[in-house]
Amino acid sequence: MTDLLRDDILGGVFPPGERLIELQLTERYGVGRAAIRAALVELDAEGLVQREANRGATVRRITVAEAVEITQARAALEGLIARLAAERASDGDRKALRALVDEMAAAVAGEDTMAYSKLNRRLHRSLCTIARHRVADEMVANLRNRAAHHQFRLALVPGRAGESLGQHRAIVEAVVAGDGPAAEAAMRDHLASVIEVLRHWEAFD
Amino acid sequence: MTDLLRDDILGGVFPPGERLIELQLTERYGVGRAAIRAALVELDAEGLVQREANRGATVRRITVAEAVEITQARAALEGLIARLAAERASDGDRKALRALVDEMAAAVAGEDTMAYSKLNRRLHRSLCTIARHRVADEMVANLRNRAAHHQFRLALVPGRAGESLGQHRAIVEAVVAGDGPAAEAAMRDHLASVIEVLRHWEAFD
DNA sequence: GTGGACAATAGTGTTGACGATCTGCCCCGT
DNA sequence: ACGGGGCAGATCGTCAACACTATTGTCCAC
Repeated sequence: MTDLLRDDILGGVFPPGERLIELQLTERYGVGRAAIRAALVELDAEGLVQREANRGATVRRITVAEAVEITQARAALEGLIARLAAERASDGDRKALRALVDEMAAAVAGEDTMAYSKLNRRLHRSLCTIARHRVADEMVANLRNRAAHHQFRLALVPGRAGESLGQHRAIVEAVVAGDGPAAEAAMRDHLASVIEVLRHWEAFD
Repeated sequence: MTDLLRDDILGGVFPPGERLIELQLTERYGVGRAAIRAALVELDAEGLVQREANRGATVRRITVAEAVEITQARAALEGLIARLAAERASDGDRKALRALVDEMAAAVAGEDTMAYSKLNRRLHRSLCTIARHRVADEMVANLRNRAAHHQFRLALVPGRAGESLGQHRAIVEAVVAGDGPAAEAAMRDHLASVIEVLRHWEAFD
């Protein structure tokens, strides 16, 4: 149940700020109110929804300032992940990572931002898997979810994919080379540039 | 409700592995099962309890390997926090931090491990407050809770407090000097040494 | 003595109803 | 016209009862 609701929130079915009324959700998903409540409590703990006593739950609105914080935390954790990935990647992993970057380059060349965005996510997730660090992996996945909307906007910035591609290539090269510290630095650089763009928006909304 | 149960788990009322039976908890806290269930769902999301379908909840057991992972994640996030704290500390903050280190030194001199452990926690929490980074703050607090038992064991290692004191002093000095990178490095060193001790245990249990 | 079916038990999962609380609106007095 | 009190609707929080599942212990055949 929780997964369904989470996917619908992330998929934009329930936009930020939308009220999540238990009774309505019971109809939509065909389950009892107890199940809905449990899901809401869980998603509240995840930071995806906000619950106020006797006032119900809403889809959490993430301000740009908060997205910056989230990305900073991601930089710290994904830096660790990149370092570990560099230390622990198998030959198969290396090959797969290189193939992914090539695909990304193709997406940039074809100006297919949608495909690039998907590959982007896949690369970050691959690194999480390779690093075999459950705790950081879970936390990063959560952080990514929380900032999902802003991340989406980011992909639409013209020229962004090209810039991002170079950074991703740097990360993968360091991981493939087995250079932990370099991988960590590259990952931090990458997310610092994401923060740069976010900060640029902060002035507007 | 959730807070009560969490405190009892952290306080050792319910040791790791203990079954948390809903009906018993309703008696203990004098609330309905619904409230207990909500609390269990929340603590499950926090990683403090484990729930299996139709089999109930237990206090989560944290292996030493997991404690290492948790501490690694803390190193990454508290590194960020230390850096921000160095950049954002006010004069009052600096004074308070120095006073805290002095108190810690006194506790070490007086071989009062209990007091030292408390001051230790207070120092880390102070840095979290000074850094004004909600996202990282929350995550670190959660990570600390999850590894609380191991953290407690750590304090009892003979000579540990002395070693730890020097590291804490280095952190505070960097923060007071406003040197972000140095603060981050010092914090990472500190937690790396914690990991060292944990790894040493890993062989035994 | 051992393995398998079966009943008893403990505990969770679900449902429906009821009371508490908040929100928006209308009415009324000024 | 305007502001405060109170009413009604909507929604959450809680509770008790029932249904379901997993586990444990027992009995019997072999």
